[in-house]
Amino acid sequence: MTDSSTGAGEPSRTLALLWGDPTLTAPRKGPRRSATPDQVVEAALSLADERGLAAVTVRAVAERVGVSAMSVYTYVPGKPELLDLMVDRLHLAMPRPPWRSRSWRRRLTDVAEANRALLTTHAWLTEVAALSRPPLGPGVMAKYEHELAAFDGTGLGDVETDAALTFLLGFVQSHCRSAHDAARATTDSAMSDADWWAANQPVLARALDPAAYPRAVRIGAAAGEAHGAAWSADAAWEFGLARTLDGLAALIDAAA
Amino acid sequence: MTDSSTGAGEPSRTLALLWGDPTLTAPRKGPRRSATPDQVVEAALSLADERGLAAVTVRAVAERVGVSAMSVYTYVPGKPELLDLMVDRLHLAMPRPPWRSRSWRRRLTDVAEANRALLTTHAWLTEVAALSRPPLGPGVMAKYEHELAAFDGTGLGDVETDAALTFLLGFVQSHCRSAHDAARATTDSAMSDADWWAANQPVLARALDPAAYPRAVRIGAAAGEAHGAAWSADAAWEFGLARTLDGLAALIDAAA
DNA sequence: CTGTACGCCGTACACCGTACAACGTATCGA
DNA sequence: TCGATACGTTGTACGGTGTACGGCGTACAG
Repeated sequence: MTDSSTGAGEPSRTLALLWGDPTLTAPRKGPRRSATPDQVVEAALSLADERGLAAVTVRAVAERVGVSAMSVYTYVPGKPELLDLMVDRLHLAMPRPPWRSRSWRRRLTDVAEANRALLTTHAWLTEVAALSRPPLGPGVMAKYEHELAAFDGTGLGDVETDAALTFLLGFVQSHCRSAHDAARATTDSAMSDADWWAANQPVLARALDPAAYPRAVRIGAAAGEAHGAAWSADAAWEFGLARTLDGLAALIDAAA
Repeated sequence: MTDSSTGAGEPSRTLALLWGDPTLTAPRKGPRRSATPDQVVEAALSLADERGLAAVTVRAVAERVGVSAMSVYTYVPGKPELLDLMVDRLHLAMPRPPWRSRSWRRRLTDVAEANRALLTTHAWLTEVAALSRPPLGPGVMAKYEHELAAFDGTGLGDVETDAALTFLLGFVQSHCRSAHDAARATTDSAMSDADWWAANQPVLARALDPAAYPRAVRIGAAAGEAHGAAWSADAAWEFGLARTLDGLAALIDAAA
């Protein structure tokens, strides 16, 4: 539990890092720096993508950059701040194609799918708290601006637009987190879905009593059969996105 | 990273614990047990509720139970399994009032609010992966069954019902996670929302450029002003739940 | 009564984030 | 030109985590 991520001395060195404060690149006194904050963030990102968030340790990042563990702290205030920088950098790299004159539903679908692609490529993102209080960096800002623009012409007010976007992104985040968890469960248990059910069949036979849980047993089986697995990411995505957009449609159509 | 949570020797001792396998209470050979698995789970739960998930360490749980750290492992296979037991126990304690003949919308609202209450009282639940691959214990099963019953009479098929429930719970989980994150951000930074903005005003003034991010700056300010904070949990809840139910209405009305 | 299976626990290991102090280096003020 | 000084780098160390291992004593089975 690392408390007080942003100290009190000088308020939020993280913000300075995020926005590339010029005082950071100004000539300093001591010996030449052997790396840059960017390299540290890049190393951490590649580690997270290749081996998961748990592999992002200060020591591992340091080794990848080619400095000692403690030197990392001269580039980045601490680990929580490093995570913030990673998140913002990823958001900065997202594509932001101009919104053509398509329907709002098409545009919001694009928003959702872009976010799904991000959270699929970098699944560890679902493990860091990035939704409610994201780092206010250039990447997050640019993404926010771009996604808000997708609501142009919907007739929604400012407050409603913000709430609608949060709602949409909440669905994407929630879905991708589930997908990530499911993938990890089968991955690092080295046990397939079917194997698990087979191995635990004796215990489960008594537990999953159709008399006690009629709907649960029947529906659980039906869902598993329909998707070929206990949980299908694609099916859940199709369903959830359609529902989410339908829900917003009720609001947007009323506004128009 | 604790791998292989459920070993290969005897498949899933966790399931036996979840379902109170009688072989567990049968008289054993050695000395009297000085505690029970239930007491361990209870201690862990109280710890999590009082001081957060990070305070749930094996050593802390052991101390609360009154045994040594390593003795905990004679009651519970390991920490991931302990978390599973905690989750199931909480779900078992949820109220399951019979569904009267109210509208489906009213029933689903009850489902959502019951889950919100759970995730608010035990906010740490949003930090454990409990949605996609929950522990198949009696609590989770009973909750699943009860919530599925809320869909009786909607005309939805089995697969659709399961997807709809997952969708609804996904919203609740996502919302409560954001609320939890937001609360933590202001809590353990010992810095109020306003203080933070004031302290970082100089940097933010240049960063939040209305020319670069016209919508973001305007809408961010509007949302903050409307709710008296950067993010209002209650407002987001009202909005999101209405949207979620509207989205399901499009499906359910079509089925009827 | 004895063998043995089992509960309990102290110690130890590998790993984490990071505080601290020593040391070398490059710039600035004189 | 020459300290003084500020800064980068690093090794060591501390307190924390989950848990493997082995010694010890207990209580039941024969």
